[in-house]
Amino acid sequence: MMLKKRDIPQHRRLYETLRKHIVDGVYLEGDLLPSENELCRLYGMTRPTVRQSLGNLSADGYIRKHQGKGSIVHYLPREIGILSVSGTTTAVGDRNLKTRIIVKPVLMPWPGDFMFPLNDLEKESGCIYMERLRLLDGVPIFYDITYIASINLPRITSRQFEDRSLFKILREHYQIEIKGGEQRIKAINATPKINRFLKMRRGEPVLHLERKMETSTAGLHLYSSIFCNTAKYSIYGRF
Amino acid sequence: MMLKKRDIPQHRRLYETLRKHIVDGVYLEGDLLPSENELCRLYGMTRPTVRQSLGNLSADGYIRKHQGKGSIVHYLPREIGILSVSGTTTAVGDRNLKTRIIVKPVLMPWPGDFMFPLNDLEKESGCIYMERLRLLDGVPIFYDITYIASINLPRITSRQFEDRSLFKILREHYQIEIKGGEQRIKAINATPKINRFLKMRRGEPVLHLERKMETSTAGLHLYSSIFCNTAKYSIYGRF
DNA sequence: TATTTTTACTTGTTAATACAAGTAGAATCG
DNA sequence: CGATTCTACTTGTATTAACAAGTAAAAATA
Repeated sequence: MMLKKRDIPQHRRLYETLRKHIVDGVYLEGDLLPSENELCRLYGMTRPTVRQSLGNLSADGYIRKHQGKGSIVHYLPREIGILSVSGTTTAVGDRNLKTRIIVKPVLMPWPGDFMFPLNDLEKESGCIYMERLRLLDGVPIFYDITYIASINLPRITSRQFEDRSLFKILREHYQIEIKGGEQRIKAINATPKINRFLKMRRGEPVLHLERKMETSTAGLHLYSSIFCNTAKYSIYGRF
Repeated sequence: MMLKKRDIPQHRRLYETLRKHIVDGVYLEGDLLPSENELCRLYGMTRPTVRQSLGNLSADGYIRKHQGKGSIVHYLPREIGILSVSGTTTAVGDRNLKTRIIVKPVLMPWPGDFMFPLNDLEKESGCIYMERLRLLDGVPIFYDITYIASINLPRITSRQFEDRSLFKILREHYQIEIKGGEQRIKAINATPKINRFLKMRRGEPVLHLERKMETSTAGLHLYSSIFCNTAKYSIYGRF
């Protein structure tokens, strides 16, 4: 049997369709999704396929399933949801979020005492370094230092990062998707350098995140050290 | 066909078995798990059932699947993994973690300006309030204020909470499981009260988490406000 | 009328089957 | 010997089938 649209699996397409309907408000929070059998009829697939879509939606927090009742829409991270899954830009929307480049992407050796252990390939390749400042409604909120292993990323140091997400560039130009990762979170006192960028007073508390992100390209990781002014906004997450 | 062990699904039992083997070190990080067909033979189930177990392990970060290669063990949160999925006790192990009750569970009305919106049933029911202090290797790390709606939890205020996790009590005595939740994270300056409990100096930064947890019982939520001394340990999480 | 039972849904579990697609090493060919 | 092709694995996708278990409202009963 042939596939309908350039080899994107059916369960994936249904997932994207339903997810889009949820974030666009076609289905509101608390709404009951069409039943599995109804979705089968609507989209012309069998129940295991539909169930895979719904299972993924459930795992990603978009719906809650209840045996005997149905699948209920459970989408809430709309308030000030930042840093939940992949990039910061996607979560808060491009509306109020501006990015200012402090240090343009530059190829350099890895720092001596790096926050995560590196594999041999990463060590050899050298690292692409950049610093960015994210402003929410004109107020600096994130000061972001990013490290990427320089593996198969031609011309990346010459690309424009203004007004676009790093994740978008990786996806569109290099077909690289963020698949997950790990992070360490702690509260620290702002250093003078952080104070300058985040416009905070001396001694004010700052949230510090150290993240390692895995991509669809095996062995390629993104690392970032993020300093966050949480005086006005909180970091929001689901688990 | 009969079920083998008190109605726990096969895919769930295989999940628990493999998960235990991974955290116990039977399979080490980087190891290749037995192939799906091999697991079918070993545990006497069919491939869709085995695949459901592996899919859940993958979603929970214990393995990574690679088409054409196999399932590779990817368990790392062993360093100081706290607050990753459900409870704090499970993640770090009961070894070094001691719990001290500051305020024993007591029934009281909800605070006036609560950190999360409450539904009508929760408002009516009143709230069970408790304060705990968690010590890691004798050093106070978490100061934890917990709120639970008083819905179908007989005798909970008279239970012993020393040396056991709240989650364990809910699971064993009330068959309530934590299924997920949301949280807000920010960095604050320690208040005198927090300083006293966490033994910190004035002006030191503290991590503040506000969490809402969903349970297997519809409408029953756990809320907690956690203050964390991250000077020595970081909060670790996967996404 | 109030309670209980039935019924018609819903999702959950499991099986048996088939083929597609990616991987890695063995076998073959130049 | 080196590069290519083949082959035997692996996981990914999808169908069809059947029954279990939970839910809620309709129907029957007291």
